[in-house]
Amino acid sequence: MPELPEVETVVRELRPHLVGRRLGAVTVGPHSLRRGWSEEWATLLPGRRVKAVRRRGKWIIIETDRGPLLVHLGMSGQFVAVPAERPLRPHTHLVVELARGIQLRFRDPRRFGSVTPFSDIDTVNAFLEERLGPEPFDLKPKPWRESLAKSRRPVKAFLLDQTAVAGVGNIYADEALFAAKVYPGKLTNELTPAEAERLRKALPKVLNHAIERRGSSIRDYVGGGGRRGKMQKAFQVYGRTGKPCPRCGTPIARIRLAGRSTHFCPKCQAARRVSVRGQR
DNA sequence: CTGTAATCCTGCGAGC
DNA sequence: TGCTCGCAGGATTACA
Repeated sequence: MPELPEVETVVRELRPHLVGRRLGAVTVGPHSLRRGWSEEWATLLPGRRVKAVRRRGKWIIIETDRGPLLVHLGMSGQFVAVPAERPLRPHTHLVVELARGIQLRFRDPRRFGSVTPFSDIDTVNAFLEERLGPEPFDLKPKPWRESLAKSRRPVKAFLLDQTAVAGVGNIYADEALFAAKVYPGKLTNELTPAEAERLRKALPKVLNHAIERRGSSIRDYVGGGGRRGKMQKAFQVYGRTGKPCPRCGTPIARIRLAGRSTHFCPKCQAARRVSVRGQR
Protein backbone atom coordinates (compact mmCIF):
# COMPACT_ATOMS: atom_id res chain seq x y z
CA MET A 1 0.00 0.00 0.00
CA PRO A 2 2.35 2.65 1.08
CA GLU A 3 4.67 3.73 -1.68
CA LEU A 4 7.53 6.20 -1.56
CA PRO A 5 5.46 9.32 -0.69
CA GLU A 6 3.63 7.53 2.10
CA VAL A 7 6.83 6.09 3.56
CA GLU A 8 8.55 9.47 3.28
CA THR A 9 5.64 11.07 5.14
CA VAL A 10 5.86 8.49 7.91
CA VAL A 11 9.60 9.07 8.24
CA ARG A 12 9.23 12.85 8.38
CA GLU A 13 6.50 12.68 10.98
CA LEU A 14 8.17 10.06 13.16
CA ARG A 15 11.55 11.76 13.14
CA PRO A 16 10.80 14.47 15.74
CA HIS A 17 9.41 11.85 18.10
CA LEU A 18 12.32 9.46 17.73
CA VAL A 19 15.64 11.08 16.95
CA GLY A 20 17.68 11.60 20.11
CA ARG A 21 15.10 9.78 22.21
CA ARG A 22 15.34 6.50 24.07
CA LEU A 23 13.00 3.60 23.42
CA GLY A 24 11.08 2.54 26.52
CA ALA A 25 9.05 -0.53 27.43
CA VAL A 26 7.86 -2.73 24.58
CA THR A 27 4.60 -4.64 24.15
CA VAL A 28 4.46 -7.32 21.48
CA GLY A 29 1.29 -8.70 19.91
CA PRO A 30 0.51 -12.41 19.43
CA HIS A 31 1.01 -12.56 15.65
CA SER A 32 4.29 -12.90 13.83
CA LEU A 33 5.12 -10.62 10.95
CA ARG A 34 7.24 -11.10 7.86
CA ARG A 35 10.92 -11.70 8.47
CA GLY A 36 10.43 -12.87 11.99
CA TRP A 37 8.98 -11.42 15.09
CA SER A 38 9.09 -12.61 18.64
CA GLU A 39 8.95 -11.76 22.30
CA GLU A 40 12.66 -11.08 22.30
CA TRP A 41 11.75 -7.65 20.98
CA ALA A 42 10.77 -6.71 24.47
CA THR A 43 14.34 -7.33 25.59
CA LEU A 44 16.09 -6.11 22.43
CA LEU A 45 14.56 -2.66 22.03
CA PRO A 46 14.18 -0.90 25.37
CA GLY A 47 16.99 1.45 26.28
CA ARG A 48 18.19 2.01 22.75
CA ARG A 49 18.76 5.59 21.70
CA VAL A 50 17.59 6.54 18.21
CA LYS A 51 20.21 8.28 16.11
CA ALA A 52 18.41 8.74 12.80
CA VAL A 53 15.29 7.82 10.88
CA ARG A 54 15.54 7.64 7.12
CA ARG A 55 13.95 6.15 4.02
CA ARG A 56 15.27 4.14 1.10
CA GLY A 57 12.71 3.06 -1.49
CA LYS A 58 9.73 1.89 0.55
CA TRP A 59 11.89 0.90 3.52
CA ILE A 60 12.26 2.77 6.80
CA ILE A 61 15.61 2.57 8.60
CA ILE A 62 15.71 3.45 12.28
CA GLU A 63 19.32 3.78 13.32
CA THR A 64 19.97 3.28 17.01
CA ASP A 65 23.08 3.13 19.18
CA ARG A 66 22.72 -0.65 19.28
CA GLY A 67 22.05 -1.44 15.66
CA PRO A 68 19.42 -0.45 13.11
CA LEU A 69 15.82 -1.56 12.67
CA LEU A 70 14.50 -2.09 9.17
CA VAL A 71 10.79 -1.52 8.72
CA HIS A 72 8.50 -2.20 5.77
CA LEU A 73 4.82 -1.27 5.79
CA GLY A 74 3.73 -3.93 3.30
CA MET A 75 0.20 -3.29 2.04
CA SER A 76 -1.59 -2.20 5.18
CA GLY A 77 1.11 -1.14 7.62
CA GLN A 78 0.76 1.88 9.88
CA PHE A 79 3.70 3.20 11.88
CA VAL A 80 2.70 6.07 14.14
CA ALA A 81 3.72 8.05 17.21
CA VAL A 82 0.57 8.98 19.10
CA PRO A 83 -0.51 9.81 22.66
CA ALA A 84 -0.77 6.67 24.79
CA GLU A 85 -4.38 7.45 25.68
CA ARG A 86 -5.47 6.97 22.09
CA PRO A 87 -7.31 3.62 21.89
CA LEU A 88 -5.25 0.70 20.62
CA ARG A 89 -6.72 -0.57 17.39
CA PRO A 90 -6.87 -4.24 16.44
CA HIS A 91 -3.84 -5.65 14.59
CA THR A 92 -1.38 -3.54 16.54
CA HIS A 93 1.70 -5.74 16.68
CA LEU A 94 4.20 -3.57 18.47
CA VAL A 95 3.99 -0.74 20.99
CA VAL A 96 7.09 1.10 22.19
CA GLU A 97 6.84 3.65 24.99
CA LEU A 98 8.49 6.96 24.18
CA ALA A 99 8.94 10.05 26.32
CA ARG A 100 6.06 12.25 27.46
CA GLY A 101 3.27 9.71 27.13
CA ILE A 102 3.84 9.11 23.44
CA GLN A 103 3.75 5.59 22.02
CA LEU A 104 5.33 4.31 18.84
CA ARG A 105 2.89 1.84 17.33
CA PHE A 106 3.17 -0.59 14.45
CA ARG A 107 -0.16 -1.79 13.14
CA ASP A 108 -0.69 -4.00 10.10
CA PRO A 109 -3.95 -5.90 9.49
CA ARG A 110 -2.65 -7.91 6.55
CA ARG A 111 0.73 -8.56 8.15
CA PHE A 112 2.71 -8.16 4.94
CA GLY A 113 4.93 -5.68 6.72
CA SER A 114 8.06 -6.32 8.73
CA VAL A 115 10.14 -4.90 11.55
CA THR A 116 13.61 -6.44 11.55
CA PRO A 117 16.58 -5.74 13.79
CA PHE A 118 20.03 -5.80 12.23
CA SER A 119 23.37 -5.98 13.96
CA ASP A 120 24.96 -3.13 12.03
CA ILE A 121 24.23 -0.52 9.42
CA ASP A 122 26.53 -2.06 6.81
CA THR A 123 24.42 -5.19 6.73
CA VAL A 124 21.27 -3.13 6.28
CA ASN A 125 22.80 -1.08 3.50
CA ALA A 126 23.97 -4.22 1.74
CA PHE A 127 20.50 -5.74 2.11
CA LEU A 128 18.91 -2.65 0.59
CA GLU A 129 21.36 -2.04 -2.21
CA GLU A 130 20.96 -5.63 -3.30
CA ARG A 131 17.25 -5.07 -3.78
CA LEU A 132 16.90 -1.46 -4.80
CA GLY A 133 17.73 0.61 -7.84
CA PRO A 134 18.23 4.38 -7.76
CA GLU A 135 15.84 6.73 -6.00
CA PRO A 136 13.43 8.29 -8.53
CA PHE A 137 14.81 11.73 -7.62
CA ASP A 138 18.33 10.77 -8.68
CA LEU A 139 17.72 9.46 -12.19
CA LYS A 140 20.26 10.78 -14.71
CA PRO A 141 19.28 10.94 -18.39
CA LYS A 142 21.90 8.63 -19.81
CA PRO A 143 21.86 5.79 -17.24
CA TRP A 144 18.07 5.97 -17.26
CA ARG A 145 17.91 5.63 -21.02
CA GLU A 146 20.39 2.75 -20.95
CA SER A 147 18.52 1.00 -18.19
CA LEU A 148 15.29 1.23 -20.20
CA ALA A 149 17.02 0.04 -23.36
CA LYS A 150 18.41 -3.04 -21.63
CA SER A 151 14.96 -4.30 -20.71
CA ARG A 152 12.13 -5.32 -22.99
CA ARG A 153 9.06 -5.45 -20.88
CA PRO A 154 6.09 -3.16 -20.39
CA VAL A 155 7.21 0.11 -18.87
CA LYS A 156 4.61 -0.34 -16.11
CA ALA A 157 6.31 -3.58 -15.06
CA PHE A 158 9.66 -1.83 -15.18
CA LEU A 159 8.48 0.94 -12.86
CA LEU A 160 7.16 -1.58 -10.35
CA ASP A 161 10.50 -3.40 -10.31
CA GLN A 162 12.27 -2.06 -7.22
CA THR A 163 15.66 -2.97 -8.65
CA ALA A 164 14.96 -0.70 -11.63
CA VAL A 165 13.70 2.32 -9.64
CA ALA A 166 13.12 2.28 -5.91
CA GLY A 167 9.90 3.32 -4.25
CA VAL A 168 7.37 3.38 -7.11
CA GLY A 169 4.24 1.29 -6.62
CA ASN A 170 1.00 0.78 -8.47
CA ILE A 171 -0.51 4.20 -7.84
CA TYR A 172 2.45 6.36 -8.75
CA ALA A 173 3.47 4.17 -11.68
CA ASP A 174 0.08 4.91 -13.25
CA GLU A 175 0.17 8.59 -12.30
CA ALA A 176 3.71 9.06 -13.64
CA LEU A 177 2.91 7.31 -16.92
CA PHE A 178 -0.10 9.55 -17.35
CA ALA A 179 1.94 12.66 -16.58
CA ALA A 180 4.54 11.52 -19.11
CA LYS A 181 1.89 10.58 -21.68
CA VAL A 182 3.32 7.10 -22.06
CA TYR A 183 1.26 3.98 -22.73
CA PRO A 184 1.82 1.61 -19.76
CA GLY A 185 2.12 -1.43 -22.00
CA LYS A 186 4.83 0.02 -24.21
CA LEU A 187 8.08 -1.95 -24.05
CA THR A 188 10.88 -0.05 -22.36
CA ASN A 189 13.34 -0.65 -25.17
CA GLU A 190 10.85 0.85 -27.61
CA LEU A 191 10.34 4.09 -25.74
CA THR A 192 11.43 7.12 -27.73
CA PRO A 193 14.12 9.31 -26.15
CA ALA A 194 11.43 11.93 -25.61
CA GLU A 195 9.18 9.46 -23.82
CA ALA A 196 12.04 8.24 -21.63
CA GLU A 197 12.88 11.79 -20.69
CA ARG A 198 9.28 12.75 -19.97
CA LEU A 199 8.97 9.74 -17.72
CA ARG A 200 12.23 10.49 -15.92
CA LYS A 201 10.97 13.99 -15.15
CA ALA A 202 7.43 12.89 -14.33
CA LEU A 203 8.51 10.52 -11.56
CA PRO A 204 9.96 13.07 -9.11
CA LYS A 205 7.25 15.54 -10.02
CA VAL A 206 4.40 13.16 -9.26
CA LEU A 207 6.09 11.82 -6.12
CA ASN A 208 6.84 15.28 -4.75
CA HIS A 209 3.28 16.29 -5.49
CA ALA A 210 2.16 13.34 -3.37
CA ILE A 211 4.63 14.06 -0.57
CA GLU A 212 3.28 17.62 -0.38
CA ARG A 213 -0.14 16.08 0.23
CA ARG A 214 1.30 13.66 2.78
CA GLY A 215 0.58 10.62 0.64
CA SER A 216 -2.56 8.80 -0.47
CA SER A 217 -5.05 7.37 2.00
CA ILE A 218 -7.27 4.96 0.14
CA ARG A 219 -7.97 2.62 2.97
CA ASP A 220 -5.48 2.03 5.75
CA TYR A 221 -2.67 4.47 5.21
CA VAL A 222 -1.96 7.18 7.76
CA GLY A 223 1.20 9.22 8.26
CA GLY A 224 3.54 9.04 11.23
CA GLY A 225 1.24 11.35 13.16
CA GLY A 226 -1.76 9.10 12.54
CA ARG A 227 -3.45 11.49 10.10
CA ARG A 228 -4.67 10.54 6.65
CA GLY A 229 -3.08 11.90 3.48
CA LYS A 230 -4.80 13.95 0.79
CA MET A 231 -3.21 12.78 -2.43
CA GLN A 232 -6.09 10.42 -3.24
CA LYS A 233 -8.12 13.53 -4.02
CA ALA A 234 -5.61 14.55 -6.68
CA PHE A 235 -5.35 11.30 -8.64
CA GLN A 236 -5.49 11.86 -12.38
CA VAL A 237 -6.00 8.23 -13.40
CA TYR A 238 -5.53 5.81 -10.50
CA GLY A 239 -8.87 4.33 -9.45
CA ARG A 240 -10.70 6.58 -11.89
CA THR A 241 -11.84 3.91 -14.34
CA GLY A 242 -14.62 5.23 -16.59
CA LYS A 243 -14.27 8.77 -15.32
CA PRO A 244 -13.18 11.52 -17.72
CA CYS A 245 -9.50 12.07 -18.32
CA PRO A 246 -8.59 15.39 -16.67
CA ARG A 247 -6.79 16.42 -19.85
CA CYS A 248 -9.07 15.36 -22.68
CA GLY A 249 -12.27 13.94 -21.19
CA THR A 250 -11.86 10.46 -22.64
CA PRO A 251 -12.99 7.81 -20.15
CA ILE A 252 -10.08 6.37 -18.19
CA ALA A 253 -9.42 2.74 -19.08
CA ARG A 254 -8.30 -0.09 -16.84
CA ILE A 255 -6.25 -3.06 -17.95
CA ARG A 256 -4.26 -5.76 -16.21
CA LEU A 257 -0.50 -5.35 -16.55
CA ALA A 258 2.28 -7.03 -14.59
CA GLY A 259 -0.50 -8.62 -12.58
CA ARG A 260 -1.76 -5.25 -11.39
CA SER A 261 -4.65 -2.98 -12.23
CA THR A 262 -3.39 -0.32 -14.58
CA HIS A 263 -5.24 2.93 -15.23
CA PHE A 264 -4.58 5.18 -18.19
CA CYS A 265 -6.13 7.51 -20.74
CA PRO A 266 -6.49 5.67 -24.06
CA LYS A 267 -6.17 8.93 -25.94
CA CYS A 268 -3.42 10.81 -24.08
CA GLN A 269 -1.42 7.61 -23.63
CA ALA A 270 -1.98 6.07 -27.03
CA ALA A 271 -0.75 2.54 -27.52
CA ARG A 272 0.72 3.38 -30.91
CA ARG A 273 1.86 6.57 -32.42
CA VAL A 274 -0.40 7.69 -35.22
CA SER A 275 2.25 7.62 -37.88
CA VAL A 276 0.58 6.26 -40.97
CA ARG A 277 -0.68 8.98 -43.26
CA GLY A 278 -4.44 9.15 -43.53
CA GLN A 279 -5.00 6.74 -40.69
CA ARG A 280 -6.80 7.67 -37.51
C1' DC B 1 15.13 -12.66 -19.78
C1' DT B 2 9.95 -12.34 -19.46
C1' DG B 3 5.49 -13.21 -17.90
C1' DT B 4 2.13 -15.38 -14.91
C1' DA B 5 0.45 -17.17 -10.82
C1' DA B 6 0.61 -18.23 -6.20
C1' DT B 7 1.84 -17.02 -1.54
C1' DC B 8 1.70 -14.49 2.76
C1' DC B 9 -3.06 -11.96 5.35
C1' DT B 10 -7.53 -9.18 6.51
C1' DG B 11 -11.28 -6.30 5.09
C1' DC B 12 -14.44 -4.30 2.16
C1' DG B 13 -17.55 -3.41 -1.63
C1' DA B 14 -20.11 -5.41 -5.49
C1' DG B 15 -23.36 -8.45 -6.88
C1' DC B 16 -26.53 -12.03 -6.29
C1' DT C 1 -30.19 -8.72 5.06
C1' DG C 2 -26.63 -12.11 4.26
C1' DC C 3 -23.59 -14.60 1.62
C1' DT C 4 -19.63 -15.39 -1.76
C1' DC C 5 -16.31 -13.48 -4.75
C1' DG C 6 -12.78 -10.59 -6.27
C1' DC C 7 -9.77 -7.23 -5.35
C1' DA C 8 -6.54 -4.13 -2.61
C1' DG C 9 -1.07 0.50 -1.87
C1' DG C 10 4.00 -5.19 -1.80
C1' DA C 11 7.75 -8.58 -2.13
C1' DT C 12 9.22 -13.06 -3.19
C1' DT C 13 9.27 -17.49 -5.21
C1' DA C 14 8.15 -21.21 -8.40
C1' DC C 15 7.30 -22.39 -12.86
C1' DA C 16 6.32 -21.94 -18.05
